[in-house]
Amino acid sequence: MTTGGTRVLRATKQRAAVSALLDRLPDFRSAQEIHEELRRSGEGIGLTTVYRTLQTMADGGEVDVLRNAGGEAVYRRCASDEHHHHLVCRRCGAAEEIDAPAVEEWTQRVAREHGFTEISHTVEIFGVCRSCA
Amino acid sequence: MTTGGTRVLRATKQRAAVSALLDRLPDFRSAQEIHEELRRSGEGIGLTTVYRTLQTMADGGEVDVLRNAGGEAVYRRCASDEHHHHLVCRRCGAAEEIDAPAVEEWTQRVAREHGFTEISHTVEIFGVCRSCA
DNA sequence: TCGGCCATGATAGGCGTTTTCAACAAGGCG
DNA sequence: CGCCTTGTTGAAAACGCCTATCATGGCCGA
Repeated sequence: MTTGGTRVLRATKQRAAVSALLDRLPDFRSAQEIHEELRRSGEGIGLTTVYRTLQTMADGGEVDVLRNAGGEAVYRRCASDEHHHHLVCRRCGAAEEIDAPAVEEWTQRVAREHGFTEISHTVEIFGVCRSCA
Repeated sequence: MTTGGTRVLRATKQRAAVSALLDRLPDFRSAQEIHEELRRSGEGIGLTTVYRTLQTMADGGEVDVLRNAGGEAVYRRCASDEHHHHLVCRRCGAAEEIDAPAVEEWTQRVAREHGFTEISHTVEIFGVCRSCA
């Protein structure tokens, strides 16, 4: 049988650079912005690798992904490992993590009442943050 | 000064066809699916026009738009003119309209508490409907 | 140190969507 | 009713985000 264990990820300069940048950024950013930022600061990294790394991190729950108004995927490292939602600035991407147990229960209940299973949900709040206003 | 009034839309066979199809469809569908469906039923209509028509309708609030897991825009004519949310089947796109005054209040309060203005939000529940399960 | 094997990244491709622009048709007017 | 203006159409091309390809390179266990 196959081990099925967690795939071993090799430690590379590129992954470290993406991870370090994410630690520094408080905002949701697109793969392209992250790539650009890394190149600007002198990191030798390809766009493909940025996409791949972010996707791997997202799959592993290390970063949160959501889609901006244009349908583009944006990424952010969140402090909380728990399930949570975001209050996101439409201008700068700054985000606050939001806990809403009541909303969680509500989604479960509504879905069950309608006979839906395998439930997931998206709850994001967008606005303009104090410093952008 | 310019009138700035609502732009007059010309009544065309194509727009009527899209509108009529939307009235018949209970599910969220992509522009491409809608185009395919119209062609199948013999309507002479171009993909460009379908995209344009759906976008115009969406801008005018005549149809609801959301993005499926792949980031693709899907459209649906909703019964309610009021603000509402959706419980959407991941498999077939079937959707129920959901009213949640408590969630509305919650989003407003959370955003205000964090100093955010011009608030909007997305709240959608996804699952697998009874007939797809 | 050596070698297997995963990671990298330039390039090309896929896919949804928008733009372009010439031909067309809705609808006001004479 | 037919002309004329002007919005509409749609095939084709462009666009933007993202993924697949594959030869090269570097991590890491032996």
